Amino acid sequence: MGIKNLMKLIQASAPAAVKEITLKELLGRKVAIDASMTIYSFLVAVRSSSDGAPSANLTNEAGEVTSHLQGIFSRTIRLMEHGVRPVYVFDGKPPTLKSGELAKRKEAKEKAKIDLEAAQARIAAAGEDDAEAAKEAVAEAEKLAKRTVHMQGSHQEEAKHLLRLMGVPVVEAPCEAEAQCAALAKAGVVWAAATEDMDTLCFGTPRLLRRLTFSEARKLPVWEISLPKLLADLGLSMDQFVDVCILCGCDYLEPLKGIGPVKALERVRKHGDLAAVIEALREEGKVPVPEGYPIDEALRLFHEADITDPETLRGDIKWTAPDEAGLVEYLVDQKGFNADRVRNAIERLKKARAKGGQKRMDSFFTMGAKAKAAPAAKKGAAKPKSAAAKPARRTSASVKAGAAAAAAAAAAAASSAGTASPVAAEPSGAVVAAPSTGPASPAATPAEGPAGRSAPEAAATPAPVFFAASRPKPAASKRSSEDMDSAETSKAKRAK
DNA sequence: ACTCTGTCTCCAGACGAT
DNA sequence: TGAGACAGAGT
DNA sequence: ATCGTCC
Repeated sequence: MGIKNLMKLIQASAPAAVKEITLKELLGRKVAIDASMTIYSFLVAVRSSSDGAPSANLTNEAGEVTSHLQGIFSRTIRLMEHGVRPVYVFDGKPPTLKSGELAKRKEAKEKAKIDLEAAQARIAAAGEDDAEAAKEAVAEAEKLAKRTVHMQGSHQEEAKHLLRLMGVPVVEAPCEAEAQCAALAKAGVVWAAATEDMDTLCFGTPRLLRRLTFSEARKLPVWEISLPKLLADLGLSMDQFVDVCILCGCDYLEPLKGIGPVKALERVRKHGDLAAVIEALREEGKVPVPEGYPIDEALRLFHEADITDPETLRGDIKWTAPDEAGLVEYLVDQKGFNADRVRNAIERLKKARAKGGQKRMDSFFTMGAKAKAAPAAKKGAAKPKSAAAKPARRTSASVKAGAAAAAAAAAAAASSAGTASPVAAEPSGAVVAAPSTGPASPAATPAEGPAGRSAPEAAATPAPVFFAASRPKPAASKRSSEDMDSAETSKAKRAK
């Protein structure tokens, strides 16, 4: 998922765009989190094993899975104890261009399921006499079981319910959660998007946080990736950056053989935009480009992603007091959680809420400064930026010399939105001018027109051809060629 | 020499007691 | 799924 | 720091 090798490219060509940050820098900050991905990772990771058997998810007495609830509950509290204010963003319907990718995952998952059954059969067959074989089979079943994890609508609904009881805001995106997260960050409704999915940069989040999971200090540090800085260091406009990402390979479009991150960057710099790159490749004939390769569609998905206007959500994004009785009823009575632990956690949550609610120190400063010296300075800073940004946008057509201007614009954006300064009049100060992305605000779609986008599965158009839904397997390899091609992604949609 | 591809392997949470 | 390490092929 | 437990 995401953009192939994008992190590698960044580390090689724009390392300064990535910064390690400390938890202090997150105090009081609102961050948008992709809920599906989070839930999925808990379903995979939170398991317990009972002697000999492959591990399984945590469940209550009725056999309902609770791993995701356990995970969300404790992580959210922990985040808030560090003063972070999380907003969980849930997926809506995946775009049809993605159906190829989704079909692929589904297929891989089904294969894993078959292998899993085989492994389970072997466990049974090995029985007591052959402890070695049994152990091996269990280990294999273990791996396969994780690949067959699939998230269900019910998991999402349960997570939403839990979060609402906790007083933590939930956003339901019309389509891709990543796009919504980015839109929220771009609009200044939240300070950053926290996700492992690099796609979010393509959707225009000015800040991306990676590895925001901390189990205290023992884990890896949090990374902050700054989009303006990234654009400046790569010398690309926002549109060109998206072009590069599409060439590298994204969820919407199969990458071209022979084009990796290096060549993608090189080509876009040389030709100016994606269409020109494709045209050149076709002329050269070296790299085969499929007929009807749907770059326009892919571009549209990034530039005009289906999202709910962040401004309409701003007012609803609030952290309220937890519903204590509701939490106990839900977690303890319904899901079988330990009552003491839950009560204890609720206490932590209440304290944590106060912490995140405090205003950041530096926002006092900024606001104070604004109040006094502001009007003039503010205008001064803001004006030139947008002026500089203008010419750089609308790249699509030609623009070659545009690159330089774009870089300048990006640099300007970087210095104002930048990671350098603690910045961010977070509370309501919007801030962060979205880097010179395409046309103004992406089409705000009426959140969920009950009538509007109804046609539920009807839209399940046949997958475009660009993902060989079933890629013929070279019968070659030996041993476990079967499970080589893994399954499932962190973002299993409900699918079916 | 550089870039890309394919293969392989390990990994994926958080807490609390010790 | 991913991400890192490595070998190997194509340029 | 490691390891068993959470449900």
